[in-house]
Amino acid sequence: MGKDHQKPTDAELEILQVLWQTGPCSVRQVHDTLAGGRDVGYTTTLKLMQIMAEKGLVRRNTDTRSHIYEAVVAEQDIQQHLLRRFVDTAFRGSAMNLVMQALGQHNAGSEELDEIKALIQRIEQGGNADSDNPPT
Amino acid sequence: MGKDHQKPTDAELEILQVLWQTGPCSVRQVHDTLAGGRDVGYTTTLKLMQIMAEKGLVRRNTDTRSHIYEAVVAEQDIQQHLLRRFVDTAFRGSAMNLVMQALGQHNAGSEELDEIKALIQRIEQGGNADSDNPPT
DNA sequence: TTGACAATACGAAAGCCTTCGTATATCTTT
DNA sequence: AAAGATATACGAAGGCTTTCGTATTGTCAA
Repeated sequence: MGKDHQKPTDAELEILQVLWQTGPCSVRQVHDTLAGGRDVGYTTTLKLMQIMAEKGLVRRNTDTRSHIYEAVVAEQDIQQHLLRRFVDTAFRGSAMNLVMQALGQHNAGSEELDEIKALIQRIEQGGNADSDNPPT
Repeated sequence: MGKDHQKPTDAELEILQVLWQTGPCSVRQVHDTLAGGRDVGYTTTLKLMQIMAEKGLVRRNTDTRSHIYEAVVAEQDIQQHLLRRFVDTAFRGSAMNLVMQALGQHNAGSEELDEIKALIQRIEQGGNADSDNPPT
């Protein structure tokens, strides 16, 4: 029932990446991390994160002076959601097509290929075996 | 330099899907196809396709009264482009991660899985046939 | 020819995302 | 306590996408 998922925008996703990677942190930290690659004002990052708080994408603790933000949604959940959407719009719903292209485009190492083979085996056997979450 | 690839917007992508699927056709055809699921005015579709022509996403033949549009870019090219972008923004560049999630989320038929296995085999054996992809 | 219909061209509004400037409050250091 | 640095709040501008209304032009049949 929790219809939380809204589609984060590109800028929001960038911020979420930082929060996911480094855990809860201040606007300053997020901004400094981002400012390495981009060139954007501090208040821009601040504003975005405020909006994200309004949207419910992040939660913030306002006890301390510099508020501490943390992602509300799990990275995998967002990825699932975006992936589904992406498959629909760009691949006409064919996830398999996407997988094939992704495999072809990316030169995967043998370990990664092994992982995939293992996953395929699990799917073939158990029908739906997602018992444990394979690490990223 | 051919910097053809711009990222098509969502609406543009929908139109491209029609063009890819049915081949060159008129605005009317595209609109009727789209109007099945959406609810949008004819001139909206027209305008979008005109803009797409300006951007170089589609080409049009104006000899006949109702212009005939056709996609300039190949579906696979756009998919590649979008996929790359998507992997970067949503999966931090890890195509393998995306593949795993896509496989897990979609319950694939055995034939599809076989296809993937075949592709993996080809990759494993042939090493990297097309490895002219310099990483960024 | 004229009336009805269909197609294109074009301007402009509405909505969303991103960006920043500025005002205000709080902390720190001397 | 005062100055300077740092934080948040907030409004508003600029861009881009999507949408549509309206004008104009072309087509076909009676």
